[in-house]
Amino acid sequence: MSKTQTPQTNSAADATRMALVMAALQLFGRQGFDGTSTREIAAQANANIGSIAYHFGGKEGLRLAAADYIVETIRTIVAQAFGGAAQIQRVTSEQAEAQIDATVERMVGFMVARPEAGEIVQFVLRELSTPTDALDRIYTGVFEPVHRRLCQLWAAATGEEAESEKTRISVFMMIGQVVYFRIARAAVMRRMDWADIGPAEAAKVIGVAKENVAAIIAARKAGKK
Amino acid sequence: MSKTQTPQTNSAADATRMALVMAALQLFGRQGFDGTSTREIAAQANANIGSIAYHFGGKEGLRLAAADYIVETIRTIVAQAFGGAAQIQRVTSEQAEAQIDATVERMVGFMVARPEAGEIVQFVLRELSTPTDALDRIYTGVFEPVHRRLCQLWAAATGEEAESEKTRISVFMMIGQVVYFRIARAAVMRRMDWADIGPAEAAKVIGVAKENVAAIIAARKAGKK
DNA sequence: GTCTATAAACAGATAGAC
DNA sequence: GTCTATCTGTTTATAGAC
Repeated sequence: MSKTQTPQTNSAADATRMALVMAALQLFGRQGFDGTSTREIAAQANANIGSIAYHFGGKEGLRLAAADYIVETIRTIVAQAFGGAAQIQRVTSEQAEAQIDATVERMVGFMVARPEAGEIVQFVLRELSTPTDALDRIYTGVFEPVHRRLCQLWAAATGEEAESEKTRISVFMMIGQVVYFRIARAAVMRRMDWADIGPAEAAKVIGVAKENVAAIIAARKAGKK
Repeated sequence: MSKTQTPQTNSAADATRMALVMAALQLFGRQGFDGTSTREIAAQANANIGSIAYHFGGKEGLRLAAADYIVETIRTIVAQAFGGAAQIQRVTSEQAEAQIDATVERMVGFMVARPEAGEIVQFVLRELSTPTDALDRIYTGVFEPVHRRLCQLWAAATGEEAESEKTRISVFMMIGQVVYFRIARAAVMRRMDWADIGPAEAAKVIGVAKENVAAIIAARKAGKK
């Protein structure tokens, strides 16, 4: 680690930087980029308005820094989820399905358990609806590698081709059925009569999701014969 | 039809109202509520800034009017989709599954074919992420009735209870796996190498979605025995 | 009903003291 | 590096002419 990145060097300046990034992530996620003023961010970070321009060049720079933070955070989680295994490894269909199940569980778990998850998901959702350079970093750093990895697992589980159109679509659907519970949170809670989507509710979601995945994989395997 | 609602009475004033609502829907959807100025809306509607305050009381009133327009639009589509049938009717498991398939097809088709669909979905997504009074109208007018209707069909197809927790979750997942393609549009297009999500791409999505639904329903029916 | 002019508040960026 | 004061532009809302 040379001077290109300085993770913990200057505690004073870096503390300010970090506080600003965290505040920005939270507020951008909650109120949107346009709905958040730099004054608001500075206030929440216990910094002053000028520090944003100093550290990040401006409001736009803060958005990119928030995106980088998200990539870093998810990467850490994903790395331990996949056990730091290399891209390809020989697994049986059952092992692959178990790993997919574990991933589904982890995805729901992350969205529920992690305190920052709400803001991160909202931030990404907003970027998806109006892509900026920040989405580019998140796509390249998170979306692409995770989706690709799941496609490999899916292929191992079903016997289909990993990079085929059908597999890629299937994996998107598997992700979609789960993250929808966070996206449409407000509607889900109301229709389900849930006061919150906490661990108890997450467990129910995971249960149904696993059942669905198992049914789909079984059908695909049967179709392959 | 009494004077409570005046759909086509005053062509001059109503044309302005309608133009403002359409412009607001489009711009709120694309750029968000905070990201859109009333000047921008007025300009696109070929009206002047003052007319917003006059007709809707202010920017917030326009948001509610846009929500009402969405409810009206979707209601029309849904009505013809379900054939104006009453709440409950005796259908076989196969008929129910066929109706679910048709609904999935219609949902994807709507999101792709309708020119306003993009803005409507985006508008609703933004409301979901930061609920206001507008979401309340959309939930009550669209979300709730449609989800409830699908639950009935799901119950008829699988033999499960219509208002059980599992059924409600399953229906949300069915919706989620499909609408995710619109929500994560930017990421999907990039990963799928699609220049657009048009009719051709929609057909592929529909194909996989139907397969998934069929597999899940079959597994549920088998589990019931 | 429509449109213009203006008010009052607030935005992001910056220059300069410390 | 931090913080304050200020500049410039833009926001919504409104009052009043037509």
